[in-house]
Parts: sequence; structure tokens; C-alpha cells
Amino acid sequence: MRLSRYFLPVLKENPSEAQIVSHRLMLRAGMIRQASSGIYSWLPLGFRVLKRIEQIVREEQDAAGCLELLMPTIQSADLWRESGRYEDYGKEMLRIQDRHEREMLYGPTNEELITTIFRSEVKSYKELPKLLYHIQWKFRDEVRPRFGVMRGREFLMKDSYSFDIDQAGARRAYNKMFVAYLRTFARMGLKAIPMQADTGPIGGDLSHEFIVLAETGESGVFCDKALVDRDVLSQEVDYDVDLQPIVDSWTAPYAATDEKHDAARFDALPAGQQLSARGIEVGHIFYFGTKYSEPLKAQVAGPDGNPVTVHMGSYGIGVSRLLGAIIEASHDDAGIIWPDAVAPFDIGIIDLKPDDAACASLCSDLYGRLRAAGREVLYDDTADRAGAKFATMDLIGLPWQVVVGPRGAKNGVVELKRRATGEKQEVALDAALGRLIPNG
RNA sequence: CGGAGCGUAGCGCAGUCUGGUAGCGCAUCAGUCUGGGGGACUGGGGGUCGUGGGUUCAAAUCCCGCCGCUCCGACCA
Repeated sequence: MRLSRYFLPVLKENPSEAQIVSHRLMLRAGMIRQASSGIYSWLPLGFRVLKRIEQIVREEQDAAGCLELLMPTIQSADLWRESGRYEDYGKEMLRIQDRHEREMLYGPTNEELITTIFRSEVKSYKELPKLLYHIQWKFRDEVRPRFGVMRGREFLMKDSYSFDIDQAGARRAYNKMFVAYLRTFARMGLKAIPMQADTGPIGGDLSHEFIVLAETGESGVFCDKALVDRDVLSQEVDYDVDLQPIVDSWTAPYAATDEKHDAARFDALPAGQQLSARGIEVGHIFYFGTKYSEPLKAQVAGPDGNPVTVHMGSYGIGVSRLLGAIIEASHDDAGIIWPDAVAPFDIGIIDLKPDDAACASLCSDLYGRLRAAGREVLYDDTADRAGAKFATMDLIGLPWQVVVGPRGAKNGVVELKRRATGEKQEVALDAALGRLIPNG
């Protein structure tokens, strides 16, 4: 993409409404604009990141055997009366009426809807287990939206639902999602640590929050340092084998948010192993048994022919919130530092002097070859000053920058800069291409 | 939902106390010079001062209502 043809309204100054760094940077980098309190439009740069994050989530769900579908944003109030949640949900639920004065609502979550889909189509234990998910916009009318997309009212969420014949089956589904979540967040360059969460009236140990460590995180967290730098991605996961040992290896060391903090257990750790930090919740997995299948009568015929109420779990990832979380965890004074896997573009080319023939031709050659190799490139071909171009490129945080000036262009040399480290080196064009094209 | 603020150009703000022809910086447009870390100069464009009412010869400024946004707390993916 040529910057001269793109839509990238960057701001030099901080908008006064933005308090935390991710919100400021998303506004300054031209990723989002607020439409009203807690509701945002996604501008092209932000939308690209949103799509990449969504795709990673999708790939890992699919790998774990979860099936994607899509349920609507608008649901019927009657459905929620059936589960008893229409009244319980209170003012957080956005209630609306259609032209026939039927009561509708903008879905804050989808347990009811997915359960009715399941109950009307699945009749036998032989069709179990089933894991279904969708990635859809939700609305929760938060009393006090803040922190930009980290706590908006409208948000994009991936939610999965598991259906099993018994609790042991539900635990297997839970473990699959547990492992899939570890991989999902690791692929985005995040250190996300599963921490035991409140299970409410259900009880048991089957609820975890996945917490990203970030200095500006909203809640205090305490954990064993051993959990922080674990390698998650180097081994492929076979979702057909028993995953309990992997889950156990993660849940054995101490990890808790301040709400569930057990100071005695934490203090028992060797001092060098204690990590007290701040964190952002980006995922939550939850077994809730028959809480919805009971009132909504989601039953299948068991092996003996008698109806069995299915055991369910739900598994959420805050997709739009992840943008904020990633920026909170990865930025510096100059701007965002995107992890490679989620960056809106892989590479930024800065032409320092677009009206210089050598610069322009080297840049467009480079641009064409990178694109031909499948790389996403933002090519700054504008007539701005060098300083402004550097500042914009640092602000939007593309992992690699290629700076082409008239001096280098004459000799076929470009400057390669890694955003994360700031490391720069002058290299020949072919060497740059070698670095920027995997297996190239 | 309790408490506290703020709405003046695209963004950041001054002007409001003490009423008298709406300003500054950045951005933007034109031109000249510049040219490797948010350039300089010259000239321009852009405002129903959130909104409705009231007081007054005169309201961004004083009074009342409404709307929007933000912050602190409680709550939360």
C-alpha cells in the first residue's frame, strides 16, 4: 500500500479523552475513532490488526477441533426469559423493540442461542462431543466505558461452547480450549498466564482467566515466575490425546489475580520466584455444567435410551480488547511496537526523497518484490520531511522499516531498521530482501 | 449508580471570574527556500463558542433546562 493513497490520519498530539497508553496510541496512529462512549469505528490500520488477531484466534480454534458458525447480534427476549437471565442481566443488557413492539436485545453473550441450536439439532450421545464457536460483536452497556477498546460497550469477542455427555467429557473440552488459548496468545507475542478464577455457584476448578502481564494492567496479579517464560509454540499439540498433563503443568504453580490471591501460598514461594505484577484479562474459560442445558432442556439420548442433560462450558476471548492489551504490553515512547504476527503491515518503506529518480525506482522495485513474495508493505511515498516520516513509522509500529535515501540509492544500499530494538544497519538491496522475505 | 469536571477551528488549549466585533500552537491550502528524526518564511481558508430558553442596548462570558464526553469510586470480556 502506498501511503499517499492510504487513509492514515495520525495525530501529533494526545487527544484529551485518552488516559491510558494503548488508547492514546490507537487514536494517534489512526487505528480507531470514537463513535460514542465505548463504541468505536475501526479505521483501515486498526481494522487490519483486528483481522489478523481474529484470524489467529480462528486458526487455533479450528486446530483444536472447534467448529465456526455465526450467530446474530440481535436476539429475542423470550429466549432469555427461558433461561431466566432476562431479568438477571439488568441494565447491562441493551434492550430494544422492533416495529411490532417485540422485545429484542443486542446480545451480550450467546449461551442461550447456541443452546437452542444444539437442542433442536442434536439428539444422540453419539453426536457428542461438540465444540462450536463464533466471532461476533457483542454489546454490554457498561456503566462506565473507558480505556478505549479495552473496556468498550461494543466489542468483538470469540466465544466457544462445548457440549458433552458428562463432566469428564466437559473436562476434555475444557483442556482443549486451555491449550488452544495458550497457543493463541503466544502466537500474538503475548505472555498470557492462566490464573484460577471464580467459579461462582458451580464450584470446582474448571475456570481460568488468561492474564497478559502489562505494567498498566487493570488488576494486580501474583504468580510463580516459572510460568512467565515458558515455551508454548515449539511443539505441535495433538488434541486427540489426553491434555490433562499439560494443563496440570500450568495450574500447579501458583498464579492468582488479587481477587483470588492467597498470600500464604505466594509467600511460601522462594523469593526469587515471586512475581507481583499487573495484568489484563484477555480470555476466560469456564465449565458451567447444566446451568443452561437444564432450563433450556438441551438433552440427548444416552446409551440406554434415556435422556441426558448435556454438560456445557463456554470459552471467551476478547478479540478487540486484545489490540489494547498487546499495545499495553508492547510500546515505547515513540509509539506502538507490533509483534510480527499481528502487525498491520510487515514492513514500512520510507522513501526519503520521492522526487529523486534513484530513490523512487529503488523503492518501487523493493516494494514490488516484497509484495510479490507475499509480504504486506506500507510504502511511504509522500513528500513529507524525513523526521515526520520516521516519527509516523515509529508511531504505527511496523516491525521492519526500510529507509531509502538518495545517497544509498545511488549505490543500491538501504537502511534496515528493526522497530523493536531500534537496531539499524546499512545493507545492499538483495541482503535486505533476504532478511525481509522468509525463506527468500 | 454515587462523587467531580469539561464542551470555543481537524487536534491541543487561552478567553468566562470582571458581558462590548473570537484568539494561540499544531494540522490544512498556495508559494519560496529547505531536505536523514515531527523545518523556516510569506500569504490564505476554516467557528451557528454543545444545545434550547432567559436576563441585557449588547452573551463564549451571567441564570435555568437539556444533550454529549471525561475522571474517581462501585461493577466488568
